[in-house]
Amino acid sequence: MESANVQQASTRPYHHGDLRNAVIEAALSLLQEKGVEGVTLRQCAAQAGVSHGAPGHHFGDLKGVLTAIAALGFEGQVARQEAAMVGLTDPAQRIAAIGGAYVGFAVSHPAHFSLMFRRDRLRTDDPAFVKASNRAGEILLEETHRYFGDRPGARQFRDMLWSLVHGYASLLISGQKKPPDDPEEAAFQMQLSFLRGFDPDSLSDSAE
Amino acid sequence: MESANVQQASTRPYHHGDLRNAVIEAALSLLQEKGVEGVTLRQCAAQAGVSHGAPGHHFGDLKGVLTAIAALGFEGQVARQEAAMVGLTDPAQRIAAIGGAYVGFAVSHPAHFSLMFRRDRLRTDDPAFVKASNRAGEILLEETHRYFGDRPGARQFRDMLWSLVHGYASLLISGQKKPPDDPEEAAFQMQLSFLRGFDPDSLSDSAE
DNA sequence: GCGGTTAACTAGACACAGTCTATTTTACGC
DNA sequence: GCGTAAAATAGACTGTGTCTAGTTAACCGC
Repeated sequence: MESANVQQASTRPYHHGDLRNAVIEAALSLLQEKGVEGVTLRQCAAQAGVSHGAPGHHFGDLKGVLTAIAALGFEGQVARQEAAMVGLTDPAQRIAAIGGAYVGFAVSHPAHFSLMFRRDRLRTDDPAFVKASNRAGEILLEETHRYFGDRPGARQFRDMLWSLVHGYASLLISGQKKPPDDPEEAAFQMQLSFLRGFDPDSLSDSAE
Repeated sequence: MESANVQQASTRPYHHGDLRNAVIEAALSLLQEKGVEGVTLRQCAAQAGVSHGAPGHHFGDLKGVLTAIAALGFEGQVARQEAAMVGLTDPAQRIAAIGGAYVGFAVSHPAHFSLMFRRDRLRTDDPAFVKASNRAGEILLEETHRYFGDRPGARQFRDMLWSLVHGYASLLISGQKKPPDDPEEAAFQMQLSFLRGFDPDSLSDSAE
């Protein structure tokens, strides 16, 4: 009964070979199954078939692992946003698509999305994390300029769009608001409503 | 040296008398000092001067403690919102004041605010929690009706206002957006901009 | 191919966490 | 005063992050 696992002792090599990625995959799977609290160094190690201390050598500590998968989260979100914009030329539609993808990602990967903004669990000065996280903010800013032009208040306008969609995603995930049938579509429509109803000139002269 | 603490053994009564509140106070202080992860049953017990198991008898487990202080958070937020509206009669100003207070609370009690939406750490079906959390959503809805009337889309309009301000607060707290000098005032102005620029009729016929 | 250097990994220990249990102390109603 | 129930204690158990010393193997210059 104790040798049921073929990988045990005899065949398992001392060096894993690609432990870094194995730990990341384990962490992602744990994150999805059990939430952020379920991601532990020891569980990652067990799932990768190594000793409990091994992951520490690649990531320093738990924060290192969480930061790595948080950065992957931003990359996945960006990819989803770019995919959602394919074929759309109307600036308003493109912004709405970004918003839809933002919420779509959040709702389909709630634990991952939450982690990305959990400052206390991340090493927020990690270069890879900073890069991925900045890129996420830039996309929307680019599209805002395309829609809004370069007038003063563009950044503030971006922040409103961003806040709107981030807040919507957060409220859905935290259970504060009951989710509609198609959250991505709902977010898309919400962003469109905002763009349609909002007068950009009401903003131009107000302060940052 | 070991009897430096006067409260030790001799004078400290076996029964605390008001342990429930003492634990809550300890939890609040730990929350503010060290964040959510710093709130532990054992630390609360130590700060209240009781044995490590005592808090469990009043709250069941850690989730019980966190849920209790999360409910207090909602109450504090509501109180702040009501205070911010005092003397304001213009519906738009009142809504903007709520938004300002929402962000003001979040920025001055970031850990507390975050906890209030941390589903995994709370017992979200706790009656006191549900009541406090619902009340927070109602205030804005009431003021939305005052401003917006009873036309269809009022709820959706409320959700936009709520998302906007919740997202803004969340992005500030998570460090995703650098905070302005006066976040409360900035949020107030943002809500005003939204109300000034947004055409409610662009919403009336769209689906929930 | 061979030896030395270095990275990868193991295994054990430690402190601290939550939670469960049996036990002791105290308050309160009768 | 007595008995019951509530409040608090103390200890044990598991699981966690992290540190350490030691083991294994891969790689590189020769």
